Amino acid sequence: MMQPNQPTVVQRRVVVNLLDDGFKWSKYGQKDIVGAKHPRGFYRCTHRNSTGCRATKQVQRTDGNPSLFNVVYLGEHTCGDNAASSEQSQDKHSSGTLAKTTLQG
DNA sequence: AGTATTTGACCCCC
DNA sequence: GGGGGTCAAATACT
Repeated sequence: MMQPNQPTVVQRRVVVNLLDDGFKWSKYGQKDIVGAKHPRGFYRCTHRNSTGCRATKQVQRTDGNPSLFNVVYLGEHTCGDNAASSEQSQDKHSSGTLAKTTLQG
């Protein structure tokens, strides 16, 4: 499965960008939010049980722009030197609640 | 075989 | 009671 020619791969590529924007996230749940047009995905740090990173991330599609992903960071990252050490420098300021919009068109 | 991912159910808070 | 959030088990892919 998964042919290297499917458009799904392209979309997945973008999703991975949101999931791997600085840390490693694993999807641990998905719920349909009342009032929202699309379900919300819940992600948690892959090293939550290794580095004690209690940081969680919420990814929800905006109502007006189905191509716009609203990424919200909750909690504090304690694995700032053990998990993904690539682009985290630009997003390590996740202390508390953060709202960020990414993926356009 | 291992890990990551998916769906459902349960729990908590307002 | 409703909504939101988290955990657990099962499944799929590498």
